[in-house]
Amino acid sequence: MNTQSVLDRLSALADKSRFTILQIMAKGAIGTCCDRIEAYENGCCVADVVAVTGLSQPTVSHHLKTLEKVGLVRKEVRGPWTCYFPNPEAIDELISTLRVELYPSENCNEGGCCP
Amino acid sequence: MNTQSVLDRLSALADKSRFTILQIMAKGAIGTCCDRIEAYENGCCVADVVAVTGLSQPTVSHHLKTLEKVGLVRKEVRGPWTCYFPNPEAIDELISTLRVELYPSENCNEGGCCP
DNA sequence: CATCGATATTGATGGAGGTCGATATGAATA
DNA sequence: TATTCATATCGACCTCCATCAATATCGATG
Repeated sequence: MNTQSVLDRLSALADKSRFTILQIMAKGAIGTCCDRIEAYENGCCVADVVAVTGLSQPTVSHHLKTLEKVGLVRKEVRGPWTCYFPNPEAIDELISTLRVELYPSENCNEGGCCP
Repeated sequence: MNTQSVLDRLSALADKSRFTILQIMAKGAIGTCCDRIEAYENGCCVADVVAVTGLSQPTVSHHLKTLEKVGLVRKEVRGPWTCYFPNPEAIDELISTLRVELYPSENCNEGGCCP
């Protein structure tokens, strides 16, 4: 992942509403009103998120679009509903990059062995 | 970590300037102007960050304060300089929490075994 | 095609925060 | 104590974005 993608993904996660959406998706804590999502899919439709969060429908659509744009969720139209599903690979990628970019490396040059 | 702490840490990371600061700290890429930081410490003083990023000194102080407030860096006054050091534990904590909170769990109730 | 439910888009608003110049604070030294 | 260097704080500006009401779009169904 390039730095900009990491920043975009972090920004997407740093919002309370969007973080909550991903949390309830991950927990499968939504009894979806859409009859085309199986429980094991961990998915939800827009109305589900509206019900759980209390946010307005436009706001929820906006957040889901943001999450999709950065790859944290996947979008799929099923009949009259637009269904959203978590994307675990995006979390993995982000975590890996954070480790590589931000984890302090032992500085091997303490003794001045390298130029 | 509670949710708010996670959000605070994510917000701190989601800014380009602050992410860059942590990156260069982690890489030990700063030849610090402060003579009281050893290379293996991965630390830097405010003026170092100003030189590398081109940001104003007040802005850099502000960002470092933000990073310290959320635990991502540690602050230490050494003589006339204020030195900052990365805190790897904070990265670990964040990553662990992200995994627990956002990684989709297999929904065990597909067969309806649980009420 | 007309209608209806579900979602997306538009436009407007308010608040949060990144940035800088000016200034204050603080530590070391003469 | 006076001075100097390094950093912190203050005040202001400006941009970005979360949010909502209103409206448009879209899929299904009659």
